[in-house]
Amino acid sequence: MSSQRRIGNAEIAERLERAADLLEIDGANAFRVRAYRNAAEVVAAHAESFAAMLERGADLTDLKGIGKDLAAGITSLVRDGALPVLDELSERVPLGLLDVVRVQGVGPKRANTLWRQREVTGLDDLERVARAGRVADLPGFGEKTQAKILSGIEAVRRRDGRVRLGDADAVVRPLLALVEGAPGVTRAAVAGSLRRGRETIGDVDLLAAADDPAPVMAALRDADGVREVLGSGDAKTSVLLTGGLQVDLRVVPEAAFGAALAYFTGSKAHNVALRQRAIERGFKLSEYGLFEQGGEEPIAARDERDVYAALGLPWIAPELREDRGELDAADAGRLPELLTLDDVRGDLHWHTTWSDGVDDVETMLAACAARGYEYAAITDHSQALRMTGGLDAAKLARQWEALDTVDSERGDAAPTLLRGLEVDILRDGRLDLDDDWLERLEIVIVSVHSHFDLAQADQTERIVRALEHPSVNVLAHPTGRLLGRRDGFDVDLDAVFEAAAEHGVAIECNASPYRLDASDVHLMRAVRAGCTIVIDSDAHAAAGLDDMRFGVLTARRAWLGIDHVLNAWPLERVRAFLARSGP
DNA sequence: GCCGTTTTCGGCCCGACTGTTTTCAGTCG
Repeated sequence: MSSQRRIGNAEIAERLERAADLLEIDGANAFRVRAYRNAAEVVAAHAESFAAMLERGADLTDLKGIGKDLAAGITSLVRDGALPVLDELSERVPLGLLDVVRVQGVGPKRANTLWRQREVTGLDDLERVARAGRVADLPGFGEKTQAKILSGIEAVRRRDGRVRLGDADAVVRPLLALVEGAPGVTRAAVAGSLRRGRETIGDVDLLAAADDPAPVMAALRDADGVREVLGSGDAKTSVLLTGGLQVDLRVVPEAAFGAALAYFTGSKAHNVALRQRAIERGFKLSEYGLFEQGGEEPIAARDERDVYAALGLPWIAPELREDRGELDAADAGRLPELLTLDDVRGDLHWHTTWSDGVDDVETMLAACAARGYEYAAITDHSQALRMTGGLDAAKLARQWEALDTVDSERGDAAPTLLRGLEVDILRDGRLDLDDDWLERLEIVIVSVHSHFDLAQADQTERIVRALEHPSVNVLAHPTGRLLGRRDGFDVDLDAVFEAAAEHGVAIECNASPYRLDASDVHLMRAVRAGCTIVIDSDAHAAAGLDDMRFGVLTARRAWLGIDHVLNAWPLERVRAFLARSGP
């Protein structure tokens, strides 16, 4: 293996996206821009890493959306770390304009005008020029636009972009209830990326069915927590909440609810593909329904299922709607049977007061029982994590004595308690517990909590070495990322997944909304490498067990079903896996 | 820049809202 660092798909996609932004600001052909954006999505969503594909000599142009030029660009990015078109653009177009187009009301065209006519090269320039009143007199601008830009600059500076799935979910529940309860509303739903279960949400999309949109729109405009009304008409209202989250509400007639729900659930790429399919069949698809060309009355509109059916497809679960092959799979009758929350039989990673949890074992077990679990694993931290009160051998022995008492008092009550530990992977790949204890534990989770900044080759070697230990069962949060706070450490995940598959180690989908690690795309890669997946709440309190649903959403986005997921199996099969007695 | 059961040119998804405009461009999703 080459010692050079391998660039990840996410990073390739980010560069392509940046190239698209700069091309657009530069005034390039719109379809060329789209080609770059499209390619970025293809790369980000692709299960195998492009670095690995090139190593095995794959032809990138086999992928739809990647032609000769983009294949050459990506190859250069992987081999030399440089995307020539991006380097060339970066010399010509000020990079600060990438921030300027994030301001509400400023797109590429206006950014270009600001740049050419006012020498704006970043947010600070823009603010200065706008404050001096020299934006309003530009062609196509005006007083209102200038004021909007000034407040938009503040918003960009304040807002760090996307909101975690769990946070958006918490905010939207009361708003949905409000919309559902508004006068004349017959149906309401969450749409957009929140419905698709994406790990972070850019803004919240709500949909309501009502004959008279006015009262619903008013209800949202007047809702608690609304800081600013960005726009409001008969079909759509957009508001900004305190905290910076934008909420868009669409109101449609009941008869068009399904078409609108499909449309506003997206993803954009899925919609484009769906609309393309409609065109091929002589139809036109919009948020108002599926129409014959020139037709007035929709063929299908009331329910999502009707729209898909009229296009010759079964209903596609929202989590799959990312244009990652779901239309082809649906067309061929090969959509996956997706995992559901009800399929989850146990939670194999949670903490107690023995380390950094806030609830004791009995409370956690009762909470697991309340969720109908068959089995559950106590997995406190090992000693290396001093601040968590992690367990060394002596403390583990004391814990087991306590667990003996717990077990004898519980008898055969569900869930069955498995004794485990979340053992730190030390800097050199050794484990933070002696072999005697590792052998006795029923489940050994290993994870990285230190030395995040190792070079990729060292980090990879360290983790692979840990997976080679014969007692290890699960690799927890394999990239160590914290959404919105910390990128994952630099590791060759393909090598890690390969080792995990070889040694019978499951890859965790950590369901905490702060982590969601492995991510949907990484889970796809792990499964492709032959890994078993385990979805864990990593709860540090009883209520945290409910995070399991975010993990299930993520797993569904990775097309996973019961057979892929360890903790959707009966206990005996789980025990066989943990014994590493065979594939 | 990509793509092709109309295949090497000429297309490339659709609509709402706003503000600047007298009929529409730009932005957004």
